[in-house]
Amino acid sequence: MYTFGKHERLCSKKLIDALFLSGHKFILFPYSVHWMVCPRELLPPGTPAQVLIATSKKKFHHAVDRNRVKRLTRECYRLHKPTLYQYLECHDTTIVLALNYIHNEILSYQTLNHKFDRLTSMLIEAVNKQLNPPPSQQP
RNA sequence: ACGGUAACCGUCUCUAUCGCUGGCAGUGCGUGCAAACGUGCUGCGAGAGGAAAGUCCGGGCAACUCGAGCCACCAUACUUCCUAACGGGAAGGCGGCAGGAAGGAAAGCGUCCUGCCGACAGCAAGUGCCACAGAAAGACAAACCGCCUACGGGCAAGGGUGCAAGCGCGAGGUAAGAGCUCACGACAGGUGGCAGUGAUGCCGCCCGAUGGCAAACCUUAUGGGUUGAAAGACCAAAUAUACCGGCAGUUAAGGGCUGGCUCGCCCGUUGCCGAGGGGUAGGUCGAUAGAGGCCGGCGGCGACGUCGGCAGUAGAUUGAUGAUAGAGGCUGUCGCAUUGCGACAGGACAGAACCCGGCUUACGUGGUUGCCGUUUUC
RNA sequence: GGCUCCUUAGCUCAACUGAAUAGAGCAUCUGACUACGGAUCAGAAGGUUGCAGGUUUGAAUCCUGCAGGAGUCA
Repeated sequence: MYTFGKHERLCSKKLIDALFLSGHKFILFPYSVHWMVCPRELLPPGTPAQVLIATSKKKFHHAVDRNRVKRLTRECYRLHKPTLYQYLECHDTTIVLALNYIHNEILSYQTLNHKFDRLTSMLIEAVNKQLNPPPSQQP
């Protein structure tokens, strides 16, 4: 359940290009989140979501700091993943998303873990709005 | 004992839960005749550094290029050795700095010893530069003050300028002076002897264009083909498709079989099917056993070499080592109290990406050794 | 992973081949002019030449090592 294997990471160059070209985006400090609904057949079977985690070389000059941020992010995503997967499987949909760390200092694990509670709920809300548009949006 | 400095060595340990990347074993599923491959699960065991960094040098490896020589460009620069190679290292020479010892009336004044440092070839191959100041900044020199004078001039001793003014000191010499001459000494060049593999050192003779700058142009000697794993090799979906074959359609364009017409055949053209080359996404290899590490013997002052033995899968590719909790050890502060206990805090610099040998830079703490200083005891 | 270049006053740039006081425009400050402001005129202040060493009598300049910032190669 709380695993994070290779098939759950976004590696396809074409999907990455498509995500940043035509995906949706919102910011929840310290992350900027790109996400996009993706056809099921493009992802490996049994995988409701693929994620990409990135950090800017301009914000963190040293590789050890970039690795630290990505490891903390990965750990948080791993622990919050079941909530997201449960929602996606209920609605029979698949997404790809990118988590880009935009702060320029390293936050503690506890802080990031707290942020991920809100990040997950915001993401589910955004996907929900995309799948079931509110009636006011449709004339 | 403490502190400083230089060099070298090490880079906290253990346990539990969840998770990541390889490996091995078992097992389920799929493909396949099978071997095997892919994928899921379970178990076992492995998983960052002394700098992995900067990319400053040198190699391996790979592709491309290449008849030879010269020039240009770049790099290096005391000697000998080590090494696959090096701009790296070892030992030595020379020079500088610091300290000590004996000497000396005294002065780094020479000698000896110790430690540290040195981009340390050539300015006596040529060219160039040396601001301001100064008479003059490198030349068969030059006269501002000054010295001498027979009033034509002569003079580099003294003053002054400056980072730097034609070697130092004494004597002779002279109108006054001058390496002009001589003795002693310093420096550079040539030459001979001795010691050393050599740099070089010591001793003698000859000579004297006796300032500095080559991290100024340059000269000499040696080396350098270019590009770097995003190198390179292989497999290869979908879509489009060169070329080839088959079937069907069409004379609505065309050509040939004839000088003309008709029919037929062939080429062509269109569509479908098959086969197929290049090649994209993607994947595999390159790619982790290496000029490797540890221990011991032998050779060498040493870098290092050699012989024997031992142990050992890091290998990702949007890029694996993390999170949480506990215990121990280390350092600092405080308290109790005395060399123990308790509390609190801290734990650096930093993350492999084809692989090695160096260099440089960053860095908390612990240990070892050399040298120096302070204090105490003998 | 490889390669190339840059760093000078608050900003934009000079200073050629080393020479001592590092210069110009804009901006800032002071004064003049004006009823006041702008414009104009006169003057002033402002620099560890990215940092640390070295060569040299002397370094923004030459050399070495760092730091920061750009660009480039699929």
